[in-house]
Amino acid sequence: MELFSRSGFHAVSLRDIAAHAGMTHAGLLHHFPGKDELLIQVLTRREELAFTQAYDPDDPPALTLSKHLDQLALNMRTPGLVGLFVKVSGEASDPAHPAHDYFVQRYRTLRAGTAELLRTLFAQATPPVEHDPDAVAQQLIALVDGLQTQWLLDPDNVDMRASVVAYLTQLGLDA
Amino acid sequence: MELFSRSGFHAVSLRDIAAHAGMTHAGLLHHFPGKDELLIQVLTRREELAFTQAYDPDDPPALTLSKHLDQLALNMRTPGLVGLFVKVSGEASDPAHPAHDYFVQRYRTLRAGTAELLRTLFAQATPPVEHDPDAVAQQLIALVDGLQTQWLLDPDNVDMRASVVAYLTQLGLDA
DNA sequence: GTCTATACGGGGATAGAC
DNA sequence: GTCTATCCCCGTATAGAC
Repeated sequence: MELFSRSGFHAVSLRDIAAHAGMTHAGLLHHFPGKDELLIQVLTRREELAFTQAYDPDDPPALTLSKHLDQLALNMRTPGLVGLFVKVSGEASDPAHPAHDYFVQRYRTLRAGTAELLRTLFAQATPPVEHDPDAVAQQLIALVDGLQTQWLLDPDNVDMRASVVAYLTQLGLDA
Repeated sequence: MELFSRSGFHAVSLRDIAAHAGMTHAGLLHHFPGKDELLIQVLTRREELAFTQAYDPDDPPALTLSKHLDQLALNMRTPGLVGLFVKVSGEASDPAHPAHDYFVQRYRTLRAGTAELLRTLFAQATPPVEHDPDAVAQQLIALVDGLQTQWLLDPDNVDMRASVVAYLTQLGLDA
């Protein structure tokens, strides 16, 4: 995770990673079938960590939203990892890519969870928001992903949190 | 362009490309200093083509907007190329990447042009739209980029054009 | 100016010894 | 479970033919 985050996927060799773990690259490949699979496991692990830290089913919906916004700010500490997700989710669009199924599933789950959260928030807002939670969920996730791309390239000219809050306000939610 | 679009940047070798052009890889490298630079020139070329086809300074702003929406639909014919842009814009977040400056400049130009278009459209709308054109431009571009990521992974569950139109309608523009 | 031939270092992956 | 040795392909650089 450390090396991929710092330098990206292709810039790091299995020999680098193995050396940091005190092995040769062949030894590393005993534990992982290939570099791609190693990457997927790193990404999966990372997302599980972030999720279990941020999500608590006992939280009220408004707090969950606020925690997700904080997570956005936190991500800005690790541009390497953010870039890795952006890059790999692009690569993974190829159905033959080893991470393809993982990412397809990831976005479906993400959309469903976000839509569920929005449904509650829309109903609780005063006045209630009339938009379709599923459509907004897709837009919201797209907005965050796209902002990350722009922010990675030009950090000083992009304020991800502010832009997302503006979008939510525009919908009629106070974030 | 064809090969990069089909398989992505790293999956294609200079030897592949050269073979398709009826040369050896060394011959190819006579015309391009390296693989990275070849990629940049392909991307630049592609964007110039799309731009000069779609943009006419004599068009009224509403037509320009509509043409851009059509371009979105057109992009859905070449998922490889869309994926390439997504992928490379992620890679290029590294300041050492050969396409870094190109992409930073691309997004600045894109934001400025979009903001300008939105400024006019906002003023002409009935009633006039009160949002900040610069902020909306950033959101709009992010939305399109993010939708592309989701669409690449799961084409059947993402309608890029509809989502963008919904966003514009939300703002108070009829697209 | 255009290209081929060739070589170098490094990458991911595999086979088999310990 | 980890190693060494090896394989083949990659991007790149150079020398030289036409």
